[in-house]
Amino acid sequence: MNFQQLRIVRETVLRGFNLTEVANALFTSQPGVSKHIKDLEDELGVELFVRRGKRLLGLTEPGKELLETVDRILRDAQNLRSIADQFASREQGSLTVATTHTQARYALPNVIKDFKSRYPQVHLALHQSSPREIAEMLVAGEADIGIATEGLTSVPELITVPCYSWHHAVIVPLGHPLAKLPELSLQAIAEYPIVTYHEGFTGRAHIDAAFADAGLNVDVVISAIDADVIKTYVDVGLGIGIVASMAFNPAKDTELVRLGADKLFPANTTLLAVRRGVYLRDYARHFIDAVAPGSDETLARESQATDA
Amino acid sequence: MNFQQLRIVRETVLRGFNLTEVANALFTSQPGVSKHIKDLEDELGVELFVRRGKRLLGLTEPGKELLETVDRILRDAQNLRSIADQFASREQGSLTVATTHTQARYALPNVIKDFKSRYPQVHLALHQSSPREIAEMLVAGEADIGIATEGLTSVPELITVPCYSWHHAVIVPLGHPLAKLPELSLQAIAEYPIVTYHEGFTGRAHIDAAFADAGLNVDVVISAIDADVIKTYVDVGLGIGIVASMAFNPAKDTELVRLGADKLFPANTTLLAVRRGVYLRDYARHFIDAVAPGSDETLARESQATDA
DNA sequence: TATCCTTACGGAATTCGTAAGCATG
DNA sequence: CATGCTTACGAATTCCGTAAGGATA
Repeated sequence: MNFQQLRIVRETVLRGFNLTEVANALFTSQPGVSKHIKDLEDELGVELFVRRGKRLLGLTEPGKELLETVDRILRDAQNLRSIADQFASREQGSLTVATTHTQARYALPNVIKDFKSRYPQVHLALHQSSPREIAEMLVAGEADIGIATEGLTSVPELITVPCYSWHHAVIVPLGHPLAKLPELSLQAIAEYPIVTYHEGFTGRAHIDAAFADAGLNVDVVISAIDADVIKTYVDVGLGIGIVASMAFNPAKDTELVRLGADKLFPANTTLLAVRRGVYLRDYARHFIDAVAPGSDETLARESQATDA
Repeated sequence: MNFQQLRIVRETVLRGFNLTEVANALFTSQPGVSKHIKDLEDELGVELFVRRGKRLLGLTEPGKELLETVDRILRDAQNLRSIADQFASREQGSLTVATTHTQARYALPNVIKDFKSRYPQVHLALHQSSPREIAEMLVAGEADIGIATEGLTSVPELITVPCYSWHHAVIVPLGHPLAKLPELSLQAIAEYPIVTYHEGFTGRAHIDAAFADAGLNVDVVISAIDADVIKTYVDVGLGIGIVASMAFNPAKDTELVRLGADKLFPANTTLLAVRRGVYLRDYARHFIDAVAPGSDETLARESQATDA
């Protein structure tokens, strides 16, 4: 048994059981891949893959069982390298953060600025993606840290910690009738066409839930991924906007008015996630601590459980 | 990085940093061991071992950090083999149970008899040891299952589940004055010299605690490892015995009388332990279920945490 | 001086890549 | 007949063991 064999097994599953692709992905020859699989199967005494003739179709039962452990071994091997790097050069390396528009644009700039000056040697990469893609990147090991409000808690491979809570706000053009009301209500909002986030983004589920609970039907005329798009369409008069309140900048959004809606929609909690069982370097922990203070012990405790 | 290098690192720590011994233990040459360590250190870019001149003295800080992960990788590699064996031949293999005299003699015979007839192909080995040795065997991977009343909960590498509860009983020779009392008391017992278990065995701590709580000093004239020795000395009149109540067999111990002492000494709970993170084969799970019914979900849940 | 580690080197074993052959859709 | 896997074989690499040399208690 050797690491190359295990890498090949993992890659074979990842690439849909096409050994030619596996060989390319691992920069080796296809016959070599074939032989490694055969050797490992011989050594373990069980077939890992279901075959029809010469084609591989999927994992056998033992293959499925074994895969989890294979994954963990390879992840741990990577952890060894990370730990060593950590000691070899504590302040050098790279950190990939995957996050959504909202966080990247409104919550993270300060953190990132501080981090850059504290760790000038660390190559920090910020990937803007959808919550689903963020989760996928974390699981695949393509990102170290994920930050989003949605879609992270349902993935068992991830550990999440809360960063901060925030509310939605309603934004309307200057002089809009809603701005003149003594107190905003869901009923009043529901009278107007609404411009807000797409499903699965930035607390949209909470918005829908609030209206549904109140028995109101709303007309969402535009569902966007980010607040900049929303603000643009509110500005041109397509409807009123519901955005994360930190997306409104009084100094810049001079054509719009923000109306607080803390009591109308439930609070949202932005989460930070890392993959279970991956080693976090010092600077990654510091980044996390800057975004989600006091989460260290949670991560230390839970990351023990390295299984998916 | 390869498995042999990791094995060598682990063995080096285990053998007290003597590479010659390591080479012997792994059936290879000492220069090969030396080179493997050097190669791994070069690849990782950190020194794993503290050296004075050419001698190895211990682990460096990075070495300590890395060791945990190295251990887990090697344990997982072993798990791969176990899982494969499991599928290759579900009802064949071996199972090593480490336990104390009391359990081996009085609690386990029926379980073992059933197991043997259910899994004739499994080579079952029973190791009688002290609680401390049982824990060591489990941690070192020399035993699959440990069963004892003491000394298992304090080892973080082990997961324990309760098997059953029992009480101590007092045993006296036929016609002994204690047997004539309407009700037994600690005060009455303390009048006589006592023959019981050694410290760290079979609930001795509970016995001491009961007397201490009652403010009584007792004269333990013999402290033995097992009840057979205790019964022998009670029989020859050296004192009265305090043993696990299941160690008294009315049919065979005809020269002795058992006096219930359920209310005098706190109950004892015999525990079953396995090492965290090791894969348990079907028949091992069945054995555990026979000894500690309903413990399956505890094991399944906790064995996720593979770290020490 | 005995123990223990490192370096050096030749041979064995493993791994790898190319080429050719066969099965599948 | 194009894609995909296996077998075969020579080359390259890695791994291992012996021998020799240097350091430490």
